[in-house]
Order: sequence, then C-alpha cells, then structure tokens
Amino acid sequence: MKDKFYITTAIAYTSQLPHIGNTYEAILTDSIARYNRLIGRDVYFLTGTDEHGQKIEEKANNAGVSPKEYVDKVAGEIRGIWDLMNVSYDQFIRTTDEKHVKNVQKIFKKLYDNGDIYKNKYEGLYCTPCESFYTASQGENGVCPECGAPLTKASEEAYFFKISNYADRLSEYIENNDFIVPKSRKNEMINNFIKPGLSDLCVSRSSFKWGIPVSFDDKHVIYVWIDALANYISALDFDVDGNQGELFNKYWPCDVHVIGKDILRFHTIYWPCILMALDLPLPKQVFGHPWLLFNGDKMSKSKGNVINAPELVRYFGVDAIRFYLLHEMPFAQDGVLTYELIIERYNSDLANILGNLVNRTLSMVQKYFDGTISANNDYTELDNEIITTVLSLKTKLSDKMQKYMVSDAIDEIFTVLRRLNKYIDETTPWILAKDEDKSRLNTVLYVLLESIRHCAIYLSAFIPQTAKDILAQINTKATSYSSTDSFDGIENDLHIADISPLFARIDMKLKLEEIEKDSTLAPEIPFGEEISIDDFAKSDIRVGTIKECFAVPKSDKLLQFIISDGGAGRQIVSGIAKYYEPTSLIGKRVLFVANLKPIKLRGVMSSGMLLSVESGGQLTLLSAPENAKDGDKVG
RNA sequence: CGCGGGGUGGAGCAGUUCGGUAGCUCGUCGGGCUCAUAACCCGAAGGUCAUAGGUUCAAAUCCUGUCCCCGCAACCA
Repeated sequence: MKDKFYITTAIAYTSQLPHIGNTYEAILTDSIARYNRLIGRDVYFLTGTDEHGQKIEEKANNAGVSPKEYVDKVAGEIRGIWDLMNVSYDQFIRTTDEKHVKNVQKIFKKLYDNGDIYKNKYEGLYCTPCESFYTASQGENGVCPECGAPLTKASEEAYFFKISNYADRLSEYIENNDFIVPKSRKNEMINNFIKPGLSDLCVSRSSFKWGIPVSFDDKHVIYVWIDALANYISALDFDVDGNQGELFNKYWPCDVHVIGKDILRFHTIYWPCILMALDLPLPKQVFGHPWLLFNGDKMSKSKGNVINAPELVRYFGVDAIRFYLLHEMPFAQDGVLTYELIIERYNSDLANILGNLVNRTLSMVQKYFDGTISANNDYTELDNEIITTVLSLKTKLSDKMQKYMVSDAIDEIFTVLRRLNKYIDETTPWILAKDEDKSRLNTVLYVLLESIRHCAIYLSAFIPQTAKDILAQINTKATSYSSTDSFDGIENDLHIADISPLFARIDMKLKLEEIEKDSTLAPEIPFGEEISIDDFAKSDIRVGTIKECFAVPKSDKLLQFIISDGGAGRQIVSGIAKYYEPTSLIGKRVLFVANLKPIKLRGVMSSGMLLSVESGGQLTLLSAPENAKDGDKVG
C-alpha cells in the first residue's frame, strides 16, 4: 500500500485579496505536495479560505453587501489565483461550507459537554475611557496603566477552552518530537508560551455576528481558533460521533501543516490541545515558513507596496514566479523580492542555464542527426562521471525535500544542469560532427538528452509547466519517476519534436520601463471612495500655530502639541516623532482638523489631527498660508 | 530594561547545533569557444564574517558589552 501524505496550507483570510506573500505559501506547499506525489505517495493537499470574523463583517458593511456575498467574491478570486499559479490542491475548503459549519458546532458542543469548554465571566479590570480590560498585574494600583483613570471590576460572558488540562502533554510532545520546524521556532514557542504557563483560551465572541453560532447559545459566535483550525478535519469529513468519512480514516493525522511563522502559536499550541480534547492523534509536523519582503519591507496595504501574483505572472510567467519564490526564499529567514532580482534570476538560471542548455542540445540533435538519436552505451570515463552525477540526484533531492528545503533541492538540480553545460564544452560536439564516424557524437548527445530528461522529471515538482514542455520537446514517453532509476529512458531512434526556446531572455532595462509605465497608468493606490460635498463639509479644518511641542513619554512615534487655534487653544497628539524634532516645530503655522472626536493616545488626550503629506517615506506637515490667522477655516 | 529575528566580498544567501583552511549564485574584469537565447566554458580581483572585549593552541562559530536594521506589541485620527 502507498504511503499517505496529508499536507495543508493555512486557510487564507478573505478580508482582502492575497498578495504575493500569501501566494508564496500556496506555491511552497504545492511544491512539497507535487514532490511527494512524484515519488509515489498518496498525497492529499488541502487549502482554502477563512471567511468569518469582525473584520469581514465591517468590510462587507462598507461595501454595502452581505458578508456572504463579500466572501463569495473574495474566495472565488483567491481560488482563481491558486489555479493561475498551478497550485494542485485536492480540496479547496471554505469555512462557510455547510459541512464545516456543522462540524465546528458539533465539536464545540462536544468539548462543552466534556467540560473542556466552560462558560465564564471574562473578569478583569476595566477602564471606561480606554474601553479595555487589563490584567491584575497591569492595573496594580487600581488605575489604568494607559491613562491613569480609576479601574473598575467588570465582566463579560464568554466561553473558555481549558488549555490547562493539556499543557503537560503538549509540552512533552513539543519537546520530544520534531513537531515544529525549523528548530529555531521550536525554542521560540517553548520560551515564549509554554514556559510562562498557558492560560485558558477565550473561544467565543458576542461582540459581532458574522461567525458560526454556538448551537446552544445563540448570543455567541465561535471565535477564530476553533473555527479556522477545524478546517483541517472538516475537510476530511470528520465526525465527532465517530462516524468518520473515508478521507478521515485514510489521511488523518496530518503529515505537515505549512503555515506562516506568525500563526505558529495557534498551530503548535491551541490546535494540538483541541485535538487532544477530541481524543485525536496530533499532526506530525508544523512547518513555519518565513515571510516574503518586498524592497526590504513587509508587504502591507497601508505601505502601498503590495504586489500580487497575477500582476507578476503577466510580466514574467507562472513558472518564473514559482521558480523565484521557491528558489530564492531562504529556509528560516525572511526573503526579499524585487523586480530586479526576479529578472536577474530569470535570465541567469531559467534562460541561460536551463533554457539554453535544452535549446542547444536539441538544436544539435536536429542539426547533426535530423532529430533522430539512437540509444548508445559505449561510455567513456567522462560520460560515466556525468551518469553517476545524474543518478545520484535522486537521493540528494530526497534528503533536501524531507526537510522541506525546497530551495536547496532546486539548487541540486541546477548544479547538475551547470555540469551538463560544461560537459558540452568538454566534448565539443561541433568538432565531433566533422568526423565521418558519428557514433561518439551520438553518445554525447544521448548522455545530454537523457540527463535533461531526468532533470525535467525532478523539476516537475517545482516548475510543472516547463518540465512538461521540456519532455514534450524531447518527445519521450519515459516521464515516470521510476524511469530515473537507471540511465536508459530515452527510446532508441527517438525523434525529437519541434524546438522552441523555453525562456526568452529579458532585457532588464526595457522590462523595468514597461513596469514603470504601467504603474503610472494604473496607480497601485486607488483614489478614495466618492463622497458628496456635504460629507466633506463635515470636516472642520482650521489654521493654527504650534505653541508647544514635546515627545510623549514611553512612545516612539507620538509628539504632543499645544496649538493656538484662535480660541482657547487645544492639545493634539500626532504620530510624527520619526520625522520631526519637537523643538524645530515651535512657532510653525499648521492646518488641523478641529472637529475630530477626541481620543486618548498613549494616555494623552488628542483633540484634532494635524494635516500632512507622506511621499516616498518623507512626511511633511502642511503649512498655513502667510496671511491666514489662527482659527481661520479651510474650505 | 516589552517579545522575537538579523548584521558574512557590489547584490542575494550558506556556514554558527558539535570552534580548526570563509563557501554558493549573480555582478565586475581578463581569456577561450561557436552547438545555443550576446548564451556556454576557464581564470582573476574583491570579505579584519557589525563593533569592543573575553575564553582557547585555534573563534564567523562559545561568553559579555555596545551600535544598527527588521517584524510583533503598545501609541500611527
């Protein structure tokens, strides 16, 4: 019977479209899934979307649609991107799927019945102005650590999961297994969460509606932990009552959950505890992959540096992007992505080393033998060295992929491809071609063709379309993994197919200009939603003069201002400490929004907002015109 | 002293677990070749491994201090 291999990505949150960083996770997981399928395992690859929560409720409201309509649209688009990137998932689960909703409700009920979940008051010290709860240690003196207001005891009803029941078993499991990879993350989890002690987890919310209702208490919805994490078993038709579906019996426990390092805590602490409570075996591994940075920054909408997959594919093609992400991302450290680096790797690795090797080899077969090559095994010492190298690839790849070191695995293949380019120079086929006797030439080209065939089969885990193209151009039927056990897959008198370059070289300058041009045509950051003159008139913008300015204590972004506003004066707090020296601003004439609802920032009241422009990482406060007086209205 | 990650030739990374000639890819310079996508092959230059000290026969690697960068969190109205 075949080895089974159950692999999952985290489910993508549908509050917005995934950027290339999210897409990276799907591609990374896909390469591991494809590799395991290639080596003959019975793989089940799950991915999907996480569709509940307050944020989505808000987004949908803003867009004027129902939450369901909103997530239907986004989930569809996410799935479209996965498909575009050739992500070979077996199931795409959505947390709004009927089977998942039912399953989650039943799990919650069962845990409640077993006493793992209990209803309690969320007891805490409450600060009314700040609208937040504090723990006993935070509010030591009975006053709010933020604003100094007196704290009152308050409570909210919520359901809690008894992590404490399972803490010992959990730490034992984490300590003694390769459960968390990379290892550095394991230490992080132990030091940060296990050692300080685990407190029970709040697993319900009553502050919003868009979630799976607690079946026996409709004031509450089930919070993200149980809802989202349970997708890994709902997908397999898990049933709390023990009537397991075929999928569950076959594939659980999971072999590896591939997730971003930011949600490692949920997968390595809460999830195992939930499973223990359900009396289920624990996942074998959780692989926390690093993040992808763009131009050295974490990608985020607010920074305006979001790149998404379809855009990159339009410029470079699917496999070029897959290759870049899989090959350039370090194993345990954040990776970078820039257009320049993509083009550089594309040209040197894909076009020069791989594409050109295939092209020059096939061209010679065409040119010297009219496209037909015969099997031949009169090998020289040099040939045998190549053959040994190629045949040893399989073990090397397996070593790397076992540890999910995808980048290193690809490197192994490219090392061989480089060796093959060198082999051509060593054997100088163009000189052999001048010989009457073409048998040596035939052997050399056979060695090349067969070696390329092996590499193409291995590459199918990473750049599947390209791998397919290579095998199609060679025109061989020997494409199975087992055909790489020996060096004789190319059929005798094989006639190659039409040749075409796999990757056209990219002119760096031209491509960058093209991208630049597009970005000016279609601005990445869209203009805001249309508003009426009345909406605008609601903002009361005034002229003022900065009288005093100093840094807010214990804060690294905030400056506190006393503004002369033509009336009694006012205090405004602004997050611009990074850009201005407080003393340099005294006397400056500024514009501010006067009728904003006052808010407390780091314990300091702020009544208004200073207007500024941020451009290219530089922030500049807007100045009032010379002749304007404090308190004059802008309109 | 909030938590964590990182600083290795021009760029991107490996090496740090278990001290012992600093390695890979790209780029640059010089040469070779012509089957091929100005591609391929060979050679060279280029690093006091952030910094200061310590342990040691020996430190990128272990210990201590300092500086800088990046995430998360608190505070971006």
